[in-house]
Amino acid sequence: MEGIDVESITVKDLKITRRDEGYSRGREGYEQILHASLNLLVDEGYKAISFRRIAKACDMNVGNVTYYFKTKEDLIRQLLDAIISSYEDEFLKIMTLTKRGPERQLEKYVTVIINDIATRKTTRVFPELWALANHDAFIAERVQEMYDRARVTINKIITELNPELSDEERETVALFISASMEGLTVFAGYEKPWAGNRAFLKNIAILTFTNLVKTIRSKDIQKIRS
Amino acid sequence: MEGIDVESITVKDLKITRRDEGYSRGREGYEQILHASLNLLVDEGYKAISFRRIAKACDMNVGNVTYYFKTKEDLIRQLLDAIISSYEDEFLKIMTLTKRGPERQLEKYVTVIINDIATRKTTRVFPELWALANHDAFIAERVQEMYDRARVTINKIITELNPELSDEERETVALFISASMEGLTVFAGYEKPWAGNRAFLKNIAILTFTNLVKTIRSKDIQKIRS
DNA sequence: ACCAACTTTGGTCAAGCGTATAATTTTGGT
DNA sequence: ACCAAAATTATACGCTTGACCAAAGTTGGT
Repeated sequence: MEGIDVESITVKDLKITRRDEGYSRGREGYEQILHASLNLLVDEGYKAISFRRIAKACDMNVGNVTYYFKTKEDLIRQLLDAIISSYEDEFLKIMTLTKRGPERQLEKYVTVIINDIATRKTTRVFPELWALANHDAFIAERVQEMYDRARVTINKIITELNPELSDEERETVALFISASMEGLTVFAGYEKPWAGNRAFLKNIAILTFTNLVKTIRSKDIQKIRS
Repeated sequence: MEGIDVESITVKDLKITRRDEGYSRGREGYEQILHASLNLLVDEGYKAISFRRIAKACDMNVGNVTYYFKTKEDLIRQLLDAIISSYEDEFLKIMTLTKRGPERQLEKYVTVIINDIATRKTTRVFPELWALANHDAFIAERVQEMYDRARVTINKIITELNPELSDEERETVALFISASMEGLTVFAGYEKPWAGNRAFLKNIAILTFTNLVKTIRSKDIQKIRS
């Protein structure tokens, strides 16, 4: 069963990059805080994140949390950046290790995303990201960057399957596919009502997107509707 | 130009149903509070909603706000219920007034949703709904109910275009279509990076979903992938 | 005009919030 | 073992929050 390598993959929780200076204990505390913050975000949502609750979860003092993160904005941004980075990393790793022709790669893309939105972390974190991005330009930019990177793979696949599309047309098709998959999070994510239909949804997605990418023409995209 | 009736429609902000008892002044205050809350939600996000900020926006005393809404949970739930009800109302109105064959109705559905996610209100409110639904069972149920109702129309269209599908298969296809459209909110909503490509996305969506609904067979959905 | 029901005021309360700071303890290279 | 740098503690400040309540004002049917 070849699906195993894909089926079993889950995204690493956080990608933390910093801390050249300091002792190793400092690194531990720093990471402990970010992980506790992630847990709060996943378990109870953004509003549950406070210095005091983080400190309690880490069994440390409030002041120690502010020693690592001077302001709450600082903490939130570093947290979300670490979350997003981990998605970028894991996604890049998964999508590059296979070379089986564009159509199989599209199948794999759909499979990876469907499996990922099924996780508790992704189901809980992404809506928070979307909501926060609406009111924080910094986060909005970081989220956009993540999706830009995620679409690189889709764009390559489309180029191979349908070379005649212009850059803008191809990128719009890629966005449509990506947005469709993201939309499933709310309905078929972790403990969501349609979670039991993910296998069906995967089949529908693969069929739909394969067909879309292979058959769409520029005139279909450009058409002006009366 | 037949599109006008669709193009110009925006969803009414709130559907408020209550207040048989009391004076008319009370009704005013009640509605004033909900509208102020909605504005805060849209402008600054969920975290900006507090009794004091609402009171200030309504030019009334804090205690007066808690006179109408005993707890914040009470306020939030009534607010979101009023928001969701307005979407249900407007959507039902729009989708029932046309009888032009299933394919044209599918086009219209896509057009309505694309126009709706372009609004500031929808772009801002829906991610908040999705995030809140993750941590509040009451809201989750209400959101689900809204989408259940929205899919009734899609299900009818699919039944006409593709009668051979089973109930579950048809409903899963309807969900896929609905989820895809919702996903576009994050990318092509109000002031989002792909807002300028909504016309393209609309064409892609119409083409894709029409093709999907007309050509998909039970075996495609049921297929077990190796 | 009355008056009970409804609405509004203005204040209090404890709890939690982000932030700051001085004192203390721990770390790890020398 | 020393000691400067790093990490941690304990505490405090000012502010906002949800909630509660008694008193005063307003409404509108009788």
